[in-house]
Amino acid sequence: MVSDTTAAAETPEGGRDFIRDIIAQDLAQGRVQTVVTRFPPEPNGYLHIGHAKSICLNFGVAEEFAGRCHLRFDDTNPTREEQEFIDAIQRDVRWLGFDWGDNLFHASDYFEQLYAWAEHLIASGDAYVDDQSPDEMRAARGTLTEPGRNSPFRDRSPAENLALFRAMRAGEFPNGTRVLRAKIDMAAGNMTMRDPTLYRILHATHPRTGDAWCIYPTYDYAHGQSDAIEGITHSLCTLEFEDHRPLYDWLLDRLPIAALGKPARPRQYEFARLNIAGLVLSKRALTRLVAGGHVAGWDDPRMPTLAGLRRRGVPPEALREFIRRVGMARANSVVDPALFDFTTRELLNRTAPRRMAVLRPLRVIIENYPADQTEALPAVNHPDDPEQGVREVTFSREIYVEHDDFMEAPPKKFFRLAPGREVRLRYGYFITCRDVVKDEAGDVIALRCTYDPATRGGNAPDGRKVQATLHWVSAADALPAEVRLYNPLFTRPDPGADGDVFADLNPDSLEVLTGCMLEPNLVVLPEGIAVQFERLGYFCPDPESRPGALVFNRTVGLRDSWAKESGRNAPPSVGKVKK
RNA sequence: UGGGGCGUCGCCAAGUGGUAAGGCAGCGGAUUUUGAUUCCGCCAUGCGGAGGUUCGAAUCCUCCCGCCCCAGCCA
Repeated sequence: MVSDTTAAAETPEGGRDFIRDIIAQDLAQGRVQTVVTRFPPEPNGYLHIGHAKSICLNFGVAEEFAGRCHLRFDDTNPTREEQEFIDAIQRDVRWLGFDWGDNLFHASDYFEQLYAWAEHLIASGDAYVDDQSPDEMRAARGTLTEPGRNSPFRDRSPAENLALFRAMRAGEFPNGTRVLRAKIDMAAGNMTMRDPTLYRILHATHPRTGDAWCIYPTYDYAHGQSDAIEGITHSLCTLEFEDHRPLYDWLLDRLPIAALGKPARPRQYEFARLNIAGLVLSKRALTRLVAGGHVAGWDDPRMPTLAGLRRRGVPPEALREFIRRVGMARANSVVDPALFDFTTRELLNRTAPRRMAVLRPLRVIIENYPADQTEALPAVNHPDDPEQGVREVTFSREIYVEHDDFMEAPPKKFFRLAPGREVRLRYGYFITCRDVVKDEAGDVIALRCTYDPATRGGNAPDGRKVQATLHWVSAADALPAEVRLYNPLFTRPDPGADGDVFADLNPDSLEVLTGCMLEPNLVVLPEGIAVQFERLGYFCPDPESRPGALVFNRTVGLRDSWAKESGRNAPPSVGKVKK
C-alpha cells in the first residue's frame, strides 16, 4: 500500500523496535500465524500527528509482516461521537497512505455480542448491577493509598443481577442510576481493578445504532472483547493503558472467546505516545481551539491535525518518515519539532518543482534594458532532477526582487544587493544597483539598476563572480497573490504548563502577506501540492485559492543560515518555538 | 504512604555481560546560478546516583534519586 516510502529502503535492518521484535518472535514461535492489528480511534475529533504514530505502527506492522490492520471505530459513547468525525478519520487515514480494505469495523457492530457476554459474566458471578450514584461510587473507591469499600449491592444473586441488567437495557432507569460492574477487588492496588464499570445507562442516540440501545459498554469492556471478536493478535496502545492490561486479560479469561474460533487470543502492548515540543495534542484542547474560534477549523494549517498538515502542504510520505525517525519505545519523550521540519524539507527538496515568487516586492527598473523588450529565459524545474524539465521565465525592464534582498547600508556579511553592488538574477542577468528611490517617508520603494547584456542566463564571459543570486519576477506578467505564513500556534515549548493553554496562544501565528508576486507558471498548480519558491521555502495553493485570487500556504521555510548569521529570526516553521 | 512504568549526548534512539549505532540539532570546512541542496569533519573514557558481583557491567544484584500514569458511569 505504501509504495513510495523511502524508509525501509534506507535502513533495511532499521525500523526495528520492541513491538516488531515481539511480533517477529510470536511468528517464529508459532503463537500467531497471521498478524492482525487495529487502529481504534474514537470518533470524537480529528486525527492529529500523535495518531499518525499509532496509525503508522499498526498499519506498518501489518504490512511488514504480511498481516492485516483493521480500522475500528471505538464508538461506545454516543454523547460525544459524530458522523463528521467518522468521515474525517477515514479520509485522513487514507491520505496518510494506508488502506484497511474490507476491514472497517465499529465497536457498535458488537453491541449484541458484548451484551450477551455481559449476561455471561453475571451468570458466573463475575459482574453485578450497582445502584450507587456516581458520587457514592467515587467515595467508596478509596484512594491511591487506601482500599475501597465493597458496594452494598455487590452480593446480589445472579438472578437478581440479570433481571436488573435486563431492566437497564429495557430503559427502565434514568441515566446514572445504575451500572454493571465487574466483581474483582475493591482493595486492589491497581485502581482499575476496583470493580470497574462495564456498562452505563446513556439515553442517547448513537450515530450508527440510533436508539436501539440505552446502555453502552465502557472502553474497558468493549475494547478487549472487540479485539477478540476480530481476531486481533496484537492490540497496540499507549502507555496510560498499561494499568488496564490486567483487566483486559481478566475479561478475556472469563469470557467464552474460544468459541469464536480465532487462532490466537489478543494481547495488549503499550508504547509511548508522541509528544512534540510546542504542539498541543490533546483532543480536548484541539476541540476547544476549534470551538472557541482560535483557529479557522480542524484543518487550519496551524493545527497539528492531519487535515491541517495536509492543507499546509506536508506530504504524507514526509509524515511517515518523521514517525519512522522518531522511533518506538516505552520512554515518555518530547520530540524536537525541527525533526519534523527536516523530514518535510527532505522530501520536498527531492520532489518539489522550483518556481520564483517574491513575497515582499521591491520594484527594480533596469535602466539600460529597452522598455519595449521582453525575452523568455529558460529555467530548470528541478536542479537535481532533469526529468522535471525546463520552463521559461519572462525578463523585462521592470522586475520585482525581494525587499529583504536589498540593504542600503549592508553589514559586512550581507552578500545581496546594495548601492553599487552587482548580483545575479537567477536564470537572468547580472545587475548592478545604481540608485535608490525613496518615498517621502524615506522608505526604499524602488531601485534603479543596470544589467550586463553579456551575462544572459547568469554567467559572465569574463569569469567575474557575484556573491549572491536573487530570485525575481517580471513586473508586467507577475501574478499577484496572497501568501499565508504560519508561525507556531503557541509561544512556548510546553503550552499550558502554567495552567491555561489559551494563555500561551501566539498572537502572530498567522501572517498574511498580500501583494506577493508570483511567476505566472504557478497558476496550473494542483491544490495541496507544494512547490519550492526558490530561496524562500515550500508553498502550496490553499483550497481557498481561486484564479485571480490566488492564495498560497507556506508549508515550511528553507533552512536559512543567513537569518541565523544576521541574528534575525529564522522563518518560523511547523514547530519552531520561541524559548 | 498504594499500584504500574520510565531514566543512554541539547532532542529522539540502538544496545540485553565483552569494552557506547544512527538520526535531528549544533559547530567547523569544501562545492554551489537557491546564504538551499550535496559532501567532508567534530560532537557521551561514559550510559540518573552510590555500592556490589565479574577477568570484564549501560547490560546482573542491592540501596537511593528523579520523572510519568492511575482515584470517569472518557477513551
